[in-house]
Amino acid sequence: MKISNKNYLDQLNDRQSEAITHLDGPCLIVAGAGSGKTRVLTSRVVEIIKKKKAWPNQILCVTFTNKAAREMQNRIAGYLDEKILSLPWLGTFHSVSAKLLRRHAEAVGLNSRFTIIDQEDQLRLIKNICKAENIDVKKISPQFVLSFINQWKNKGLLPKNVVAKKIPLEKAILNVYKFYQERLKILNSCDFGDLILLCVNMFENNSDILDLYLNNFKYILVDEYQDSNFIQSKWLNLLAKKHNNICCVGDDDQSIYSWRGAEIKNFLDFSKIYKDTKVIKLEQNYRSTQNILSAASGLIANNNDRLGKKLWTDSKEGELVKLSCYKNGKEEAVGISDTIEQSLKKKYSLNKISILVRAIFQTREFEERFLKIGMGYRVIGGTKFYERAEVKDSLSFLRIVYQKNDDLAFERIINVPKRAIGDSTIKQLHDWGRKNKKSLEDSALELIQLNKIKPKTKLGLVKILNLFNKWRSDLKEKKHYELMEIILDESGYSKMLKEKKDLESEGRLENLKELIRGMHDFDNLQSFLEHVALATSIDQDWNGEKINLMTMHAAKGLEFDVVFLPGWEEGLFPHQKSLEEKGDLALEEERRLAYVGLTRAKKESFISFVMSRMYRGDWVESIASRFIEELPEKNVKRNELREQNVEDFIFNQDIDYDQGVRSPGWARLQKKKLKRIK
DNA sequence: AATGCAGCCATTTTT
DNA sequence: TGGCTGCATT
Repeated sequence: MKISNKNYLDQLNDRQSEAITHLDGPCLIVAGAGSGKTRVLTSRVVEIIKKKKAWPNQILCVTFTNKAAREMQNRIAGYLDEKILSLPWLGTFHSVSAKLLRRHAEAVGLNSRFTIIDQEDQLRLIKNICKAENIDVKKISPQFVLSFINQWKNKGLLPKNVVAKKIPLEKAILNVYKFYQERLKILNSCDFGDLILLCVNMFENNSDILDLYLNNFKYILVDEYQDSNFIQSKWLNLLAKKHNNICCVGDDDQSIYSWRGAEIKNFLDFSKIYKDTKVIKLEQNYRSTQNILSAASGLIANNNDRLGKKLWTDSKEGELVKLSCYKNGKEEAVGISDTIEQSLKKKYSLNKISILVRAIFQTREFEERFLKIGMGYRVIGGTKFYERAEVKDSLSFLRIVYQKNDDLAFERIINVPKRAIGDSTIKQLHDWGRKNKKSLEDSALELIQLNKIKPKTKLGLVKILNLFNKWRSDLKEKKHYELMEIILDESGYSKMLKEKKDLESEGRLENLKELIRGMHDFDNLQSFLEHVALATSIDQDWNGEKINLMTMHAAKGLEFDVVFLPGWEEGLFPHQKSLEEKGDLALEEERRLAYVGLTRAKKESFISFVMSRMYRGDWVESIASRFIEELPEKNVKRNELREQNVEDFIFNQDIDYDQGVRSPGWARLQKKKLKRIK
């Protein structure tokens, strides 16, 4: 959608116009699903620039996802009709923070070439620490430690700020956290949480740096504010202090990331923190039909904890929301694919049809079905391109070449392909590095010098270390994508894959070609590595007629003509595990997720559930999700209840939700689990 | 050090 | 169900 230069302010409704008129001072925009939120946000930016209230580089514009950032960038450029124009400070919290940190890395004890590590690397680092500290990973799982560390970081707590409870467990975890942070510094690396946290610390401890940006950022705009966590809001508050021109957009009903530390409180308390906040509610929905909107509104009305909006629409009633019950997951996939084949295909482009699931593993059944009948599909999310083993391996070579303290990269590829460097040697390096506060590469060099490595291993090690140095000098003369080819060749990595000669290895080689192709889009190694670290997924190809498969989380911000919502069963949706962890709070979040899913649909939506589902190799009997009963009856059409008595079986069971009893099958699964633990 | 097998565990969502 | 870890063998 491109709106021409002249009338970008036209066609705005009164509320939207108000949001664009009121540029100065704090402003909170409560924007319901499909109410033109992005439109308003981007128009605001254009207004600021057109009215010469600030230069493009004086506007800070933060989003939650890369996708959203890109979208905004494109729209703004479109409105201004200047393709060259870009906002240097438009990006995700993480990318903007990374940019700030690289400029002032020394202020936080890093070198500006620092590596940004992902969750996998985080976990490896924690595992290494546990090993070194003789922590029994069966008692304290690294996963568990990681979740603590990330939560602490979301709350802005470095080890010294954590007040450990008396529970020994928490003390032990805190201890790991301390080592973890220490080690990160030595590795010249930081994790996602650090990007924000270190930025805040930098501002707090260096008023000169803060002043620089306080003066520069005249206007601040924030998208999806309901998803921000404590430290992110602190980050914003610091930067907004001087000009006080901060505008946050969000929707409390679409807050679905509390498990990642998002605090809806930030959004609800905005007016308390900023005096004289202008609050604007966008309640007209431009996306969905009357029926879909009413169904979604009826559902979300079951939540207590909300600001309360009344979404309305001018559009037609449209089709009823269709509800189906299937025998099992396979039947569900067949039923849905049949529906698409028999009727929807004629009316809609496959690109505009989407299947939204609660958990990513649910896509499998659909993939199998679509492969069988030869229907095109794409999975959005799931294992991402940059997370594939071969891609991560290749990137690790680049990382260690670029930043020699990157132990995690070092460890990943030091023995790939095999170079006679086994576990015991790596342990030797670790121990040395830990004792002397050195990186693995430096440790290796020192140990070789001291002749403490076995001859055969030494041979392999020296060879690869020399290669590292050779590649480092190559980097000075050659393009980064040329270097990648050289590395894959000289390291023997390509050869290793070629010799395997199976279908999988062929695919891997293809992926590496794709990787090199992708590298051409970047000016240098630094910007490529930054992209890889923060973007994680390569741009989806939206070419070709394909059905979209993704989780409801991944669908936030998207819209489709037709949306299928399978798997509405107790235990799966709402998900048992989330309810176990947080009870009613989680239930409300699950309900918001349902709301997000349903409001993605413009024209038609199909909800379904099954009577039994294959889960972890077991058949579990299920009952319909409580959310189904919460849908207003007048907006729903029940069809295809394929077996007799299904209705009685599914709907009329007396369930005491408070007791935690859900689907009988899921309860049994739970029992089985408990038995095994005993 | 490399390979192969058996048993174990988990699966919600992601910048 | 399948991916991963740890252990035993070569």
